[in-house]
Parts: sequence; C-alpha cells; structure tokens
Amino acid sequence: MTTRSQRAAQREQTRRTLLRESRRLFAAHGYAAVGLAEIVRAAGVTKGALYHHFDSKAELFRAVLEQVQQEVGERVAATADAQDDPWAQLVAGCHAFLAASADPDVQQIMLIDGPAVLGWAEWRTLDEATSARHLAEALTTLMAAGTIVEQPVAPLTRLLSGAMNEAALWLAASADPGDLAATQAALSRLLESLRA
Amino acid sequence: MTTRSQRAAQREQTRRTLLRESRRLFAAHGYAAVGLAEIVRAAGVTKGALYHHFDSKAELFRAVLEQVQQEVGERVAATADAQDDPWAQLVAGCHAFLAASADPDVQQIMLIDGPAVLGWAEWRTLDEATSARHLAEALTTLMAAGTIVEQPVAPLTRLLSGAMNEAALWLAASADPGDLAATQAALSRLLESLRA
DNA sequence: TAGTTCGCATACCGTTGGTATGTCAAAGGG
DNA sequence: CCCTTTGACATACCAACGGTATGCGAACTA
Repeated sequence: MTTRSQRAAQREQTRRTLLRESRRLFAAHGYAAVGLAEIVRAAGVTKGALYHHFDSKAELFRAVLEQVQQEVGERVAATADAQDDPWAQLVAGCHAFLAASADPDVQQIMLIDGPAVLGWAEWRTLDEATSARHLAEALTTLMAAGTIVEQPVAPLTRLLSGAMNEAALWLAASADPGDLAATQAALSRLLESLRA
Repeated sequence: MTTRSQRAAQREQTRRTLLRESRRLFAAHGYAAVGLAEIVRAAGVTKGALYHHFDSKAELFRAVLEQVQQEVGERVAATADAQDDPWAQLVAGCHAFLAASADPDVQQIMLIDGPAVLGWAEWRTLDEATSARHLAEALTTLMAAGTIVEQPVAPLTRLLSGAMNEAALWLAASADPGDLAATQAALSRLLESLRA
C-alpha cells in the first residue's frame, strides 16, 4: 500500500473531481458549449485549482478523453478475452465496441469532439493506444493463422474502426431498436467477408 | 437571364468572398482557431458585413460545409454516372468519394469540424442530402436488382460511409503512397462481400 | 519551530463572438 | 427630377471567455 501524504490525497481528490465533472459537462453539452467557469463551479473549486492541475482547457479535455478511451478499450478487451477462439474474439470485440460506443459520453467526447479539439492526428494516437489497438492485434493474429486473407492491417483497421464509429453515432440517433440488430448483422457480414 | 440590380450583384459578390475566404481559413487552421476578425480582414470587409449575411459564426461555417458537401456529392455522382453497370457505379462512386475526401478542405471541414460545430445530427442531415445519398441509392438499386443480398439499407450505408470517412483521414496522414491502393483494395473486398 | 513547499483562491487581462447604431449610396415612386 | 425609403454595409461597443499573475494559509521538512 502506498502511504500518501495528506496533501497528495487532497490533490488527487481535486483532480478526480475536476475530471468527473468536466467529463459530465463535456458529454452533456459538448466541449465548446462548456465554459471553465461552469466546470469549476460544478467541481466546487476555482479556476486557480483547474490551472494548477491542467495546462489548458484542451488538456483537461485530453485527460477526459484518455479516460474514456481507456474504459472503452478495457470493455472491448474483456469481452474479447472471454472468447477462446481468435475469430470469435474479433467478432465479440467488434460488437462490444459497438455497445460501448452507445454511451453518450463516448459519443460526444470520443467520436465528436475528440478529433476536432485535439486534431485528428493526436486523436488517432490515443485511439490506436487503446481501443483500436485490440482490433489491429486481432486482425494480425487471424492473418498469421490464415483465418482471414492476408492483406495490410492498417487500412483494414481504419476501415472497420470508422465503420463502427459512424454506425454507433447513427444508432444513438435512431429510434427503432431493431436498428442495433440490423447493424450488428451487417457488420458481421462484412467481417465474414474477410475469411480466407 | 436574370436582370440583377447593382445592389444584388454587390451583395452576392461580398457573400461569395466571405464564403471563399472563410472556407480557406477554416480548412487551413480549423474552425476554432479562426477568428471572425481574421476572416473579415481576408475578405476585405468588416464584421458588420459578415453579420449582415450570416447570423453567427456557426452559420457561416454551415454555409461553407454545405458548399463542400455539394462539391463532393457532385464529384461522386459524376464518376458514378460515367459507368453504365450499377455495380460498377457503386464501386466507382466509393473510390471517387475516397479520392474527393483526400482534399484538405474536405478533411477538416466536412470530416473533422462538421460534426463538432453543428452537432452530429445536423451534420448527418447535410451528409444524407448530398454525398451519402448517392451511396444509399446505389445500394437500394443493387438490392432491388438482386445483385447484392437483401438487407436494411440505412445501417449498411452508415457502416460504409464511416469506413470511407475514416480511411480518408488516415490516408491524408499517411506517408506511404501505396496506402491508397491498399485501402482501395480492402474497400473493394468489403464491397464484393455484399454480392448475393 | 522556523522556513519552505504546495495546493488552491483572488484579482486581473486580452481576445473573442455578438449587438446596437450610424452612414451613405442605390432603388423607387410622385 | 427629386425626395423618400431601402438596404448593404461600417463603426463603436459589450459581455463572456480562456488564460495569467499574484497572494495566502495549511501541510511538510530540517
């Protein structure tokens, strides 16, 4: 166990509160529509505290995005690892990603504001480090095993990742609950086409 | 021919200049990084002129986005219509979309800032009205003809549209020129899997 | 326990998107 | 042809925002 000083504990507490409240507000109203004043008011601190923990509004958002990406990546990995067959891992992982992206936090923060606030290049770096990484690894494994046809992994990863991102956003705006099943079916068909 | 008054001509000229310059700046630096002062300076007018033509900065962006979407849609349609076979139209249209999305204007304005500035719902309305519409129509035609397997069009359209959007962004950041060919090949394989 | 650090509050600033008002030339009726 | 009205802007201004500089008191350290 880590013996933490009283100050370190307080610091961590404040930082977590700021992350929690800003995440809630960013997810609810979007990055641009949330002012720092609103964030610090919700967190019960002042702007001084915020800038003591984060260099800018964008970096606060970055920390929030990292947290969201981490959670999505873990959910995908957990679902995939529950399968034993590599092919089943791919399919289950993709469906888990689609389910995880149904969360409004994920929608607004990870899919909408993320690329616009940090720039696409930086967003993609985070994406690759967490959620999209599992997809690329699964595809590589399946290619090595000869289960799916040999081809460059990177473009295929991007195609599939983008397909799921967009589908998740569409599902969120959809009223018909049957759309989820239809999307999963269409996605499964696309994945099936990869088989050698 | 439309006889235009001197004032109407001047008005149109100013509006076009504002659209041209703001599009250039939005594409180059992103929506958030461009101030209205910079736009009106580049256009040679004042903020009064800008607000006489557009209700807000977001609406100016919206007009720019509509223009970009329109152009992409026309390019896709033109390429697709040059083919006679419906299946060839689909494939050619998809490849044309990928090529059109290589334009930096399209990247930043249509794919990055668009959803963040206007919200995803409104962005998708514009997308559906222009570029994505052709994709949905092509899929519908091919299903009716029995060329591709019968299934709901909407989710498949979103999956493919998202796949191409993301792939285009990835291609822009890519250094290897062979990545385009690899992406087109992977996309073609995915499309091929739709055949009945 | 005296001095230092540090987590945060307070006060302040430049810039930004947005608005209210002024201005002057073109349009239009008599 | 003149007089009034309209409209396409320019000018001046404002509140709010992100960001910074400084102050302060409690927790650590020697």
